[in-house]
Amino acid sequence: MVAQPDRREEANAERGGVERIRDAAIELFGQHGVNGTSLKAIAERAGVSPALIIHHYGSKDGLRVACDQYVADTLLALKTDAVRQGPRLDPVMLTSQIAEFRPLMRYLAKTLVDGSPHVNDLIDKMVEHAEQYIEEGVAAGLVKPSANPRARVVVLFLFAMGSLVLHEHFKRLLGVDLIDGDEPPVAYLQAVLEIYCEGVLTPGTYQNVRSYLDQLEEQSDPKGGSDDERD
Amino acid sequence: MVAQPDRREEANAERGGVERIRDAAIELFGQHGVNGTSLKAIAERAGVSPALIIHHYGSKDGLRVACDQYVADTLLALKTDAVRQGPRLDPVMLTSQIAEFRPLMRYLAKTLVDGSPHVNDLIDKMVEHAEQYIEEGVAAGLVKPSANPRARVVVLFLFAMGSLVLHEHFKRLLGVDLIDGDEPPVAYLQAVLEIYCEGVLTPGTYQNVRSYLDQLEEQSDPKGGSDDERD
DNA sequence: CAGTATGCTGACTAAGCGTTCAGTCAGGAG
DNA sequence: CTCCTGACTGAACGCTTAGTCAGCATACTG
Repeated sequence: MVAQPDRREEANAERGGVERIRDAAIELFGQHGVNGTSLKAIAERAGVSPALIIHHYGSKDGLRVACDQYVADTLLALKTDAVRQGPRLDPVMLTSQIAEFRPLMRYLAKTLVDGSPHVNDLIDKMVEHAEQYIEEGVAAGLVKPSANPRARVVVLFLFAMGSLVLHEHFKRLLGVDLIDGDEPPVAYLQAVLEIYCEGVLTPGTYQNVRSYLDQLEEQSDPKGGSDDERD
Repeated sequence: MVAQPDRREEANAERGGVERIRDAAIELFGQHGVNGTSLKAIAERAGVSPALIIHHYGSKDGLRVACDQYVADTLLALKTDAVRQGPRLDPVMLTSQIAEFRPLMRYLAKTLVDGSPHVNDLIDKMVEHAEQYIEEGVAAGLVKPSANPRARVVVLFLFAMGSLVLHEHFKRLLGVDLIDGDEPPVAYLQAVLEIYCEGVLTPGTYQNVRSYLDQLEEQSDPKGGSDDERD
């Protein structure tokens, strides 16, 4: 019913109602999306009244912005720490291993799709980190150089984020859980490693598709109805 | 204001109100998500009354299911056709090139995240197709063999789908538009091609990460796939 | 022509939403 | 003690939502 007056026993875990509300929101937003979560549900999970949420955050959108900001700040700090630890195959996977940050990853995965300015900033900064990080890898001889480093970093990074966003499908199709799994998603990691190390296409195919792409680049003409006439 | 009695003049473009409603729904669902779209908005776009939607589809969820079904059927038929046309780097990109199917791709990208049974079936079938398709590629010497073909196909396919889902970020970070672009997303395709042909990591790194992965696999059950068995 | 089904609508309802507000309560300051 | 402040609540508000219903208009059928 009402918030228990004796909240000191849980005070060590989460202090004020403000943060408890934010944590509840992150969890529910990450599960059902912002639009699919009502203030009432958040209030119930946080053990407060809906009015208190407005009291603290002004509006539902204010709460969402606060969540964005918090998630962005926290993950960015975590990422900065992770960089110091040394080379890693896929930083995203690393962070998802840490149970404490799973709600944040779920929130990020949901928010990535409907776009928030703060999360976009977070993504931009993460890509920037990755760019620098990969560059160091190239210099150290761990990573092959690329004809277009920026594009490759963006693709690699968004591949990883896309995997996170589609983690439910990985669970269904491959039986690995990229966010909630208690053990590392071995099958996923092995496949990614194989792709990133050995490649997928044979040299012959490379020439084939490469020439097609060069042809595309040449006719960078937006006009021309080449809808289905060219295969 | 009211629906014009003379609807024969538009009948060739879109016939009945039933399909006009479905098309409007697919477009709006794809833009703002199912939860973020009201029946009123769909009705307005279709030029009908909200009551008619209920009349035809029973409920909002009924409409959503009908949209799922339609998108799944249409894209599956398209994909089956595409397979006949011959080898392709990334079938998803092909379909997104065709302007007529862009709303369907947008719908798919949105629905992929919040999960619908019909769309899941669609994905499963697409993966099945891809598995077979890649296998033929291996037999023809176009694609390198894999230690775990199933896992590699799932990863490759979901990488492509993830790119579609995160197309807004590709637009922001790389300036290429995977869904709405009038010209092929050259930078994206080149980067993907480079990754899939040449790989990313150097052989030395491969040994390094590989041993780490083997170590991971030892910790869990070395029985075939990586099932979730213990927390 | 009457009868009847069907596409379709405006007016309506109940429920749920985010938000407002008056006011309670605990605790610190004077 | 009184006064004030800030966390907090229950009840209400205005609005939007999905969904209902009686009935109109048109089109086919006999």
